[in-house]
Amino acid sequence: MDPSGSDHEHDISTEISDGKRVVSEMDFFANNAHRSDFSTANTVEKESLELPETRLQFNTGLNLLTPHSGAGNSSSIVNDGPFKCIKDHHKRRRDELAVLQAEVDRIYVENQRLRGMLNQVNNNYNSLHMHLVVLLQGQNNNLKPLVMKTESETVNEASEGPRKNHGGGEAVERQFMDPGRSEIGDVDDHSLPTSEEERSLGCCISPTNIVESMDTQNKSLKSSSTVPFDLKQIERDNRRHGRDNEGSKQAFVGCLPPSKVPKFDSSKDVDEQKEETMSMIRKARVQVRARTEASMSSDGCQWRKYGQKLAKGNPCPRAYYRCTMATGCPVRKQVQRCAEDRTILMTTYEGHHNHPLPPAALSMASTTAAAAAMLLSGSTTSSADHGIMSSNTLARTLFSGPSSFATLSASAPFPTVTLDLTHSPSNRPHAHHHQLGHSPNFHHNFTSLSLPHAFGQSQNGQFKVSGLLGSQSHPQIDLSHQLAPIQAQMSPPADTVSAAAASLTSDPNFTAALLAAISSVIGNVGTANNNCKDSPIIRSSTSIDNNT
DNA sequence: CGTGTTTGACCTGCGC
DNA sequence: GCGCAGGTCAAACACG
Repeated sequence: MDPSGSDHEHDISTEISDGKRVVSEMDFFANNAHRSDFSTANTVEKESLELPETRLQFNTGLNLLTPHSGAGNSSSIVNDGPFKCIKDHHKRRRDELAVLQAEVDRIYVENQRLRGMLNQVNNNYNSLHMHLVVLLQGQNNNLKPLVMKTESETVNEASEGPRKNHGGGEAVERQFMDPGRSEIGDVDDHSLPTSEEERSLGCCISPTNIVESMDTQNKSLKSSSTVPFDLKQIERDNRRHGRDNEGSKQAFVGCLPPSKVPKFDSSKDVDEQKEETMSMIRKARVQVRARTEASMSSDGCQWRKYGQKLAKGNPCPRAYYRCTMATGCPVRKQVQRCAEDRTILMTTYEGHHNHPLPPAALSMASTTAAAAAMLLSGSTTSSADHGIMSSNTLARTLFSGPSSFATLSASAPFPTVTLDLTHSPSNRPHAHHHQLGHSPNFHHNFTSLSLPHAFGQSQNGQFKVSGLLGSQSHPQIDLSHQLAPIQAQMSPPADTVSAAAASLTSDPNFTAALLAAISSVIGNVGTANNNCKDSPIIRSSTSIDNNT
């Protein structure tokens, strides 16, 4: 054996090339040999690199080869795989984003296109509406002499309305001649009324119709033994009021004093409940508060003063008036100035007329029962849409006024609608009355409300809209917020109120109640807008308070 | 003279 | 039962 270890080692090292010496290379000088004879090592490595199996074992010690990877590209797979995955993922995301972006762009374009269409439709509608308003104004101007007609002539016209008027008279006839048709439940929910239909519909759901249709039930009830009120009292009062015909009796039933009005009782049958409701409805009142210098507002009816009293708590006397347009008409009204603000005239209407009315007074007359019916039932068969639609124009007119405040109250003793039409003196359009030939002393706000639309007066945009809605079972609901959009969109004034009204409240019955009541109270305004021949029936009162 | 208003008396309901 | 307040009546009055 070679005594020199180096030799031995060398020998061993020389055996590397044979495959058996590799181990000996790792001996003492192994590192040096690697460092000093890098070429040798490289050679060895080169040789080993030429062997795929050896290389695999050497390079990684990890089995990174996938079954799908060939030996030739195994290196690239091991080094670039994760990055490419991320890259692909990002690319996919980019593609998706691009698709989404394209979709958004497409939707945006579509939206713009639809918006344009909507604007066009709105513009068309507005132009058509303005055209209609212009036409109506033109007709109003042609018919202005009607303003100077007498009340009796007006009544005659109302009576002949179906032949002479454009629907308003028809509505009158319907209301008074065919109550059976006009039950609110008969109204077709799905038909959108045209202008004529709108009036008729308004008439159909009018309280007078409710009352008269239920008067039929009164007759049958009277013939039965279940009459829930004191017939003796009725007879006595009947004699007292000089009413002797059946119609008067019917009418008088509605004038039962509060104590005779039956209370609601769940144990009573439906007919009785209806009867009781009717009594309440007929007894319902409408109070109109208006800032006026006249002693009495002109409402289209003829009144005779039958008494005057000093009511407690108010230094201003209360005057009592009775409708004299027909014998035995049960309608009364009280006129009194507000104690707090004597410029405010409070007019309270009660009962319903038993005779045809001039259009100017038609809606006013029907207010009482309408309001009460809405208030008391809260579940009338008329839909909210009816109220809104039938009151559409009327509500527009009301809400376009400088200030309006409507309150429905079913508090005892009578359901009462209080319509506050007072507004600041600075907004009072005095000139309108002179222009129309009215008495200079007549400053009823009905006319100020009606004039801008009916006669094309410009509006200054200083509108305030507010409203309260409530009843016995429903606390007052402040509609100010809901009505605010109306105020904001008053130009043009016509199209916004109905839309806003449609979204007034989640309780459609009360929306309808409000609109019906308001429209009834100022129905002459709405009639003026809708029916040109009937429109200008606005005249000064025949009764001037000497105290003022 | 007819129509509408005034006004004191009367009736009625309600609260005490 | 009494008093009060709201509502109504009807005679007297005013007016055109």
